[in-house]
Amino acid sequence: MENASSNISLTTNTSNFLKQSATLQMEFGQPEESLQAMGLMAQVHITSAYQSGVPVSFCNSGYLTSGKHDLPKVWVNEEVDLSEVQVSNGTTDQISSSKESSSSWWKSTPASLERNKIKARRKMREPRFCFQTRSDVDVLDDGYKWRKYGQKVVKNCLHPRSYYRCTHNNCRVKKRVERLSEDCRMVITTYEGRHNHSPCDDTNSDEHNCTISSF
DNA sequence: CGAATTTGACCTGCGC
DNA sequence: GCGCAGGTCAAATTCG
Repeated sequence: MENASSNISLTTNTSNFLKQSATLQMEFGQPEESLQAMGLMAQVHITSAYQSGVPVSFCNSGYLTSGKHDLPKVWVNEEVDLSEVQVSNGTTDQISSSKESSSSWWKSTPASLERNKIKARRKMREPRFCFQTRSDVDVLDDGYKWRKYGQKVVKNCLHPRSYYRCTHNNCRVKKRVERLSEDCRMVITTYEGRHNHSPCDDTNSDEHNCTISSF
C-alpha cells in the first residue's frame, strides 16, 4: 500500500469472492465509489474478504495510526442475490413463506402483515461492508445519523454486539458494531445496505466532513 | 416532553 | 423436529 490516498488493493482468496466482487461492481461501480456510497470518507486499504461472515483472510498486519483511530481495514461481503431481488422486484408482497402463513397465531392482524413484509425483506440480503478499526469509541463518525435498535451478546465474544439503523427517512441501512474479544480496542463495524441520501441530509454541522480519523 | 437507548422477548435460519 | 445463536421488535427507561 504505497499510496493509501489513491490505491485500494483487493486481496481475494476464492473464486467465489471474485464472483461476488464482480457483482459488487455492477451495483456500486468502483470499490472507492462503493465505500463512499457507504459514507466512508476515509481512504482505506482492503486487505481481506469476508465470505458469509467468515473471514477468508483475517487482517492482522500493522495499522496506520491517525489520532485515536487507525485507518480501517476493510473487507467487502457482497451477499446480494440479484435473482432473488429481481423476483421480488423491490417489494416484499410477492415473497411469502408457506410455513409462516400456516400456523402463526398472529398472522391475521395488521401488525402481523407488516411482520410478514419485514420477514420477506430480511430474505433479501443487502450489500455489506465490514471494516476493522482500532478505536476508543464504538461508533465511528461516518457522517450519518444512527439509532441503536438492539444489543446482543454474541457467543465466544466478550463484548456485546450493537445494532444501529440509519435514522434518515426510508433509508434502511444498518450497521453492527462489536469489539474483538482478543483486543478490546479493535472495533469491527459492518455496514449493510446502501444509503439513499447524502450524509449532509443528516447533519447540519461540518462533522460529516471529518474522516474516521477525526476523533 | 420528545428522542434516544436499553433490554427482555420473540422470530428465523441453520446444524445436528 | 429440536435446540441454539443471531437478529429484530417494542415497551420501559433514561436523557437532553
